[in-house]
Amino acid sequence: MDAFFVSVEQLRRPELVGQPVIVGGTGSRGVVASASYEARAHGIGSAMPTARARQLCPSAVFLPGDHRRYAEVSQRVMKLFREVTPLVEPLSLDEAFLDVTGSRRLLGDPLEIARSLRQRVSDTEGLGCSIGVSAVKFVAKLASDEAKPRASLQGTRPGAGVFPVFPGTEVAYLHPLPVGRLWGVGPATRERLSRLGILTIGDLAALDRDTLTSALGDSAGNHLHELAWGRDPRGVVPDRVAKSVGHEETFAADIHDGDVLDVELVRLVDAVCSRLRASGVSGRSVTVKVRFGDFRTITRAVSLHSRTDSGPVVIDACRTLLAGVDPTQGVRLLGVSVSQLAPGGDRQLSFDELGSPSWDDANRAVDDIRERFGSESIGLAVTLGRHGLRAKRRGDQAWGPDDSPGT
DNA sequence: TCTGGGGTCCTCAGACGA
DNA sequence: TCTGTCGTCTGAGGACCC
Repeated sequence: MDAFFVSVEQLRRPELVGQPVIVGGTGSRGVVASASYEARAHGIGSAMPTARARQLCPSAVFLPGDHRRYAEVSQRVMKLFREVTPLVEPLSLDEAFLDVTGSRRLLGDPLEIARSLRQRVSDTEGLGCSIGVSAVKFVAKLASDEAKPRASLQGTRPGAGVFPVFPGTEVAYLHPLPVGRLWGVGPATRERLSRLGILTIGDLAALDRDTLTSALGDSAGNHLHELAWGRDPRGVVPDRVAKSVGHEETFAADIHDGDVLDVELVRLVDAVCSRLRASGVSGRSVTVKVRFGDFRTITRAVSLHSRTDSGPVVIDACRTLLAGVDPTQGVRLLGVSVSQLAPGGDRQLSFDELGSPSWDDANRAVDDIRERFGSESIGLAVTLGRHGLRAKRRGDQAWGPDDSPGT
């Protein structure tokens, strides 16, 4: 989807069409999640600190974003995709891979399917999307970027909408591109490759495989070498199962007080466990992440004896992990995640849980009340006063904290 | 410029058991 | 009993993606 979050906002507020619009964290620690092409012409891009974006384009309209709304629209768009093929692999709210091999007899060749799907998304949702067509998964992804509109201060040039890379032409398409366009080559790998004189995908393809693996490790080296020759055996995988569930939050001001940090911890765990139960899974590994004021980041993890989706069990584990962390130097971010997930029904109860008043019953009651009356209707008493009763939900603070006090 | 949040995957080191 | 080796597991951290 093209500038997805911004486009959804522009549907609600048509007066914003043609304006530089930025969706993201509006506080001083926020970042840009999505920028209109008019804003991109000023050099603004996603993940850029909002403060920097304000400097580059003070006249832009800054919006806090509405993650729930974007998720709803995304679901409807994915439904349109599934009308074309059941083999849809969502990559994020606004991107997906579609395997249309089985749809060709009914709907035409992949190019025709792409064009009609693009029209369908536009007619039904009023949103623009760009589609890359290729027999190779990651080439289709690169080609979709090619199909997108281009921003400049002279105006936005519409994209082709659909960009095909026909079978047999993948290598010719790939080799002139900068190596950073390859999936898996970020700033760190690009820097390492540039020290070897590798600037384009073609340079990388020409490099001896052993040299590459000794520079990047066996896994990454072999993988990137294959990609550089247009070989990507990965298929489209619908219904991917999550491997971890977590929440993390950057605070508007660093926290120096252990008691205050503990309240935040309880709130995050409550949210994570609530999501685990909603998804019907439980996990065995608990990880706490702490980022200090100087941006130094540590993680501490522990494996439990049995899987759990229970807040008190996860809180205990987190408190043990945090016991060795000194918050007085200032904590900027706190995160909690649970991994080693499996469907929740068959977990074993620990001795601590056996015979005690059932936390399962209490959890279920809390979940039911939130389901019926909303996420702010009930919560843990310890979080009262700082955040009300609210259990953090996915997207509550998607792109950085507000600057309001007490958060 | 001063760096979010939700994830996945990989590497490396240390512990541990056979 | 001690030592070395190997495979596996776990934890920490880094890189990457949107």
